[in-house]
Amino acid sequence: MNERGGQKSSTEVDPSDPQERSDCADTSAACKRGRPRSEAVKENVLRAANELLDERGFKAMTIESIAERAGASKVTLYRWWPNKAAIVMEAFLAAYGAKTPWVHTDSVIDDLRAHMIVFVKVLGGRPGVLLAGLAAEGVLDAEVGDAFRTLWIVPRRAEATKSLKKGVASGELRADLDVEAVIDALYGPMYYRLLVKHAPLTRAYALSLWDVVMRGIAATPEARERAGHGAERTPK
Amino acid sequence: MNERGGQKSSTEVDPSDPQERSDCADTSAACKRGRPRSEAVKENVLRAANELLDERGFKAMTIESIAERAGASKVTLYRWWPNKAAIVMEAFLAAYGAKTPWVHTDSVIDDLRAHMIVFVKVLGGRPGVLLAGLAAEGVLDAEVGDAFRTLWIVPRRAEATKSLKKGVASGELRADLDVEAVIDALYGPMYYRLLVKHAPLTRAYALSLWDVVMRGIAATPEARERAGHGAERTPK
Amino acid sequence: MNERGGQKSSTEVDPSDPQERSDCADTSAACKRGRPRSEAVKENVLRAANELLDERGFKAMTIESIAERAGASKVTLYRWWPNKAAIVMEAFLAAYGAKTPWVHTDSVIDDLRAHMIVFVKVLGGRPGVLLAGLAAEGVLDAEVGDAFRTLWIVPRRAEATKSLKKGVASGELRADLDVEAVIDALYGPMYYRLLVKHAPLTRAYALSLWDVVMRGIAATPEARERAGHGAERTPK
Amino acid sequence: MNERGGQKSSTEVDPSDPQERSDCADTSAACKRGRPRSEAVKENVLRAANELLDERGFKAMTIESIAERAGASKVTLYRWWPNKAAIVMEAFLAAYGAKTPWVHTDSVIDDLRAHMIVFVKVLGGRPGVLLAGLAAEGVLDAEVGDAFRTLWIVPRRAEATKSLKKGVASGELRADLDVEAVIDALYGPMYYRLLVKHAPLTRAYALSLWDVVMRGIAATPEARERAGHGAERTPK
DNA sequence: CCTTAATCGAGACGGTACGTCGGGTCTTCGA
DNA sequence: TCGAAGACCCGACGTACCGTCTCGATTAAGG
Repeated sequence: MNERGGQKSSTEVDPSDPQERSDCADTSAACKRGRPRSEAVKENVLRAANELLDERGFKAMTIESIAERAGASKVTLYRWWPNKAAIVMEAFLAAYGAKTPWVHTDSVIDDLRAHMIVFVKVLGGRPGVLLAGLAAEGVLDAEVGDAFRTLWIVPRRAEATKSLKKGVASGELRADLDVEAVIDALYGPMYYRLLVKHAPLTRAYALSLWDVVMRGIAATPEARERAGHGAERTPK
Repeated sequence: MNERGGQKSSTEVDPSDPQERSDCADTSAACKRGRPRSEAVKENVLRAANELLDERGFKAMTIESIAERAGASKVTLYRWWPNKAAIVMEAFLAAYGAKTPWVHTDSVIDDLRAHMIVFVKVLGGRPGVLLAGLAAEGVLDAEVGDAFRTLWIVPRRAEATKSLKKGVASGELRADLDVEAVIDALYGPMYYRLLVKHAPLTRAYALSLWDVVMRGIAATPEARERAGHGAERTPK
Repeated sequence: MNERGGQKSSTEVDPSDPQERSDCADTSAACKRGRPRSEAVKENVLRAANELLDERGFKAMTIESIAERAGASKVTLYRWWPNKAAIVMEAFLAAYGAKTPWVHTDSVIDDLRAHMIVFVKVLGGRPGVLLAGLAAEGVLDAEVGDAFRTLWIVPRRAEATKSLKKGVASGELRADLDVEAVIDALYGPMYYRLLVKHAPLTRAYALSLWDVVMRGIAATPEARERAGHGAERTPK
Repeated sequence: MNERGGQKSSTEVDPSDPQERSDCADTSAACKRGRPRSEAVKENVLRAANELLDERGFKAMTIESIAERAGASKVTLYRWWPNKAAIVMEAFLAAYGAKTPWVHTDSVIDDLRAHMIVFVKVLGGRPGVLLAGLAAEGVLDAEVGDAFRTLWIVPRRAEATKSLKKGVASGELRADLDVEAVIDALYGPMYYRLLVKHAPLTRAYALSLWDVVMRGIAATPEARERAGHGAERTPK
């Protein structure tokens, strides 16, 4: 996300360093007339947002407070982000965007299981809190909802689709799967607990879900049988 | 916020207490002091809230506008409801609290199927819009979340639990079910689409979910087989 | 506003009539059936008003707080007093209505001196605080102003007029006096300090005023001379 | 209340500081950060306040209505003035701050007479109405009272003190004057009528007061005599 | 005794204004 | 150019009192 990271970190080491302007001495072409955009601002904003998110939560955190904490002006925030959800989204993706990978072995059923375990762990931690705020805000504000789907939901579903189709192709899964519905059957209950908070997001929960769904979509009795014992195979 | 609000809303929205006005008959004389609460106000407020919900949506609707539309004062609203979500909740329950019934035949699998069909239809309509707002607000505001779970989520899950346990007892469903997880597997994906809005809530979707889950939890191959054809049995 | 307010206050001006209950014995038609007014309520209200006046001051004291403190309902207060100033007025008159008497010796100049001394002492104490609140409220609210003038200002000025006219008649004071202006010259500066609070209301202040005015209005050089030493004659 | 308000109003209403905008010329660079205060807003607010004062009077005029009339936001008002009295005070001083000048001829007694005539005319007109509201509010609210004394009462009394001391020095007035009390004897009765409204503020009234007081403070019989005829010398 | 009428408490109610918060926008200066 | 400071309008917040309006309960005089 930040292509100037190297030059950045030298600044960041000492945040109290006042002569940020010596940039132009070493880099030359990039340094045009006028004050260059400060990357430090972005970092300060994201850092401030993260802090406030933890201190006050999504709703109580305001653009105003972020700006103050970051030592930035509100105008600057509005220049780079359309609303507070966008800031949180960026902070979230920067920190956790790569935390829910798919592994691709020769058993799709196992891959799904591994993913579920990772995913429930992510949702159960701090990223889950941010995600819940973003999802909720996305319900109340269409623009935020679009961003949330585009940047978070869709990419992950695409991976899942790929995996499930591979499983169908390999005969591991039933041929008549409603792929979309199956993805929803896997992810849906996780978000349900994340948002409604009627019960905790545990590893056991993820495995129970995986168990039920695998029994329902595995093509062969053997695969079904394997799934049926999944919850017990790996103690929490 | 308003200490009476919580107690109030939980009392007033409870659909199982039809004779709310007869408080004073059984309780002591002290309860009849002062001017009694005007029922007309309550009705006006709920009607106004419903109108504004449709006109502007959950987020854009304000306490102020409800009061104005209802011809009531803000203080009166704050006297009876702790926040706007509580008003919406009460309006919602009054209108749709009994719209997702459970039928209890001798086949639990069929009962679940019937419920899923009814439920997806409710979520796909106006009640779904209100529910989404309430759920989202519940994520952002703990007090609202409590009310949402207590008044909406829990009662429905209790019914589902009863049904599933009956199925287990009758041998129709597998004996080693994780009942809570199965309920989540059924409801979760519905709320997931309701809130994330990545795809529509159709009858076919409900049946696909039911199909997957039933295959995973039915005890006998025959039952599993029945489920496997469920989606096709009833054209949309 | 409240047509009974006027009638009320005229009654209340005379605090020395405790047996209001015996109305029906002498009067006839006016005394109807029904529950008689509770004197206890009146006492509670006046006591509560006095307490709150001391605790919070005139502005911060509200009808609501008086009612609560008195254990009375707001309606009861509004039934008997048109506004909070009327309550304070009644409480004030009951406590201090007779605290600024005129003595009538054979020297009007001495009488004025004695009155000034008494008056400045009253204004400088708790009654002064109440009086200031009443006067200020009377400026901002015409109805209160009327009551203040009628019940407090006018009676005292009438006494003063009587005294001054006597002085003129006896030849002690100049014959061409503008009596009204002289009364204003005596009372005015006292209220000025009471309201503007730029300096304290001391006995010395009262004597200084008396000194200046007496020199200006005494008929004979001897009288003038007597006044000229008045401030010193009685050490503070 | 608003810590800037106090400092502000005392700065801005000082009529002896015409070049308020050139602050930054002499002070440091730090003062010019941010958008400068809009003078137009100030003007609009004061104009609106004046209009509403005439239309509704001091008590019925609200901050809200001023803001609306001025096309300003309430926050902006609260930023610059601590309360409505401060706004009225500023509006008042802007319009009438210089309307009660002191002339200094070689006769202090004549100067006082001239001032009394001017002053009673001011009090009897629109400025008197505003002054009454400010004074009354100052009684009920200590902060307002402070401002009223500091910005209005004290400066005028300082002039009067100067004049009286000159008269004493020149031998025109008695040497043993209690200067403060004499000032109170002159101003007090005017404010008394202004606030209590028991009689009108006429030129004749001012002259009567002047007459009485001058007789009391003039040093020589001749001066006393002059004063004694003052009321007749200048027909109203 | 038993109306009948007034008073009292409690407290709901519509209203107006309060003083504050945050959202976006804009204006100026300095880098 | 960009960015910080901060003024500005706007809309809503939740609260405080106002003055009015039911209620049930209480209290006497008069029938």
